[in-house]
Amino acid sequence: MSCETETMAALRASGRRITPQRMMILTSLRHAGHTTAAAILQAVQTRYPYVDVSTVYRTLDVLKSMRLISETHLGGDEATFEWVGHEPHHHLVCQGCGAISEFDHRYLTTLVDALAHDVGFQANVDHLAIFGKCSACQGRAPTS
Amino acid sequence: MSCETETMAALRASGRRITPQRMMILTSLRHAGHTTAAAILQAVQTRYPYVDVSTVYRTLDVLKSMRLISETHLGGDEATFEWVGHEPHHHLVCQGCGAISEFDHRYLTTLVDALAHDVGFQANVDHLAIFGKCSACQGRAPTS
DNA sequence: GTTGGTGCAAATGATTTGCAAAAGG
DNA sequence: CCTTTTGCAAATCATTTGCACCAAC
Repeated sequence: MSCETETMAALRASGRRITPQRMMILTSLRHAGHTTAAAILQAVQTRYPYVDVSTVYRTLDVLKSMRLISETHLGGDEATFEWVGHEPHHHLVCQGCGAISEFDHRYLTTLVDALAHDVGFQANVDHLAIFGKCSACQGRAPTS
Repeated sequence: MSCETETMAALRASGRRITPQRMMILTSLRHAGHTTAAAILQAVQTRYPYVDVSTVYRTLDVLKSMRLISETHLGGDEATFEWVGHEPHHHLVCQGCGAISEFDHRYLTTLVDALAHDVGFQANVDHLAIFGKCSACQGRAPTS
């Protein structure tokens, strides 16, 4: 609940308005680990059937521009969104079974530092997706 | 020219056929660093106006399944394709100016090894895209 | 000749947008 | 009230697919 309050304050501070739709989308985002626009729509429609996809996308845009959520394309056609927690973490996408696991940000510090030092690039790895094979799928045939 | 010959042999070996369209798409891919389906279409249509987008996509699928090219989604809506060279390399996408630069694979070995060792995940980083800000854009305002 | 490949046109599916009505502050 | 937000419907835009014809081998 406290985070919802914070978000409301942030919304109002940037001249935006607090609407029930936004609250529901917000709650849906906080509740799910990573979601898609369609899933959010469905979740919200459970209690308020009139919300439209466009509202979901527009709200996601707002939250994105406020850096409260992150958007990632995990290979498929639909984007996945996730509430930005305090500890950034990243995704491992298995190309064999489609499973999505997470790994800690500390795995990337070496890379990020090296890029900053050598190339002067400030990597924004809020959410990195790395594709490959999980331990269970490594024996199997590739993309056959 | 030698690579084209190799590719032709590989095509034939997998029971596929060599067509002028495929040759032109192939040449276009070898010529450009990283391209999009639309760019390939346009390039090929310069000399053979009848090719269709669907042919381009179908050929890209074939080449992808033969692991001769890689497909990456660099944030935008259209995918970028690239001929798979001997030395894998990766992309830095600047969220400020949209510039795309490359960085060497060796920056990732630490990460890949750590993931394999700790999580048992076999990372397939043929082509990784990392977003952030290039040195020129770091002073500027974020996503305003 | 077979079989795989092509062009065309139409379908798909996620995301976006124009607009008038409704609601927030 | 004034401005932002919403729902609806229609528009985009990349990518995919069905199908009849054509071309490799």
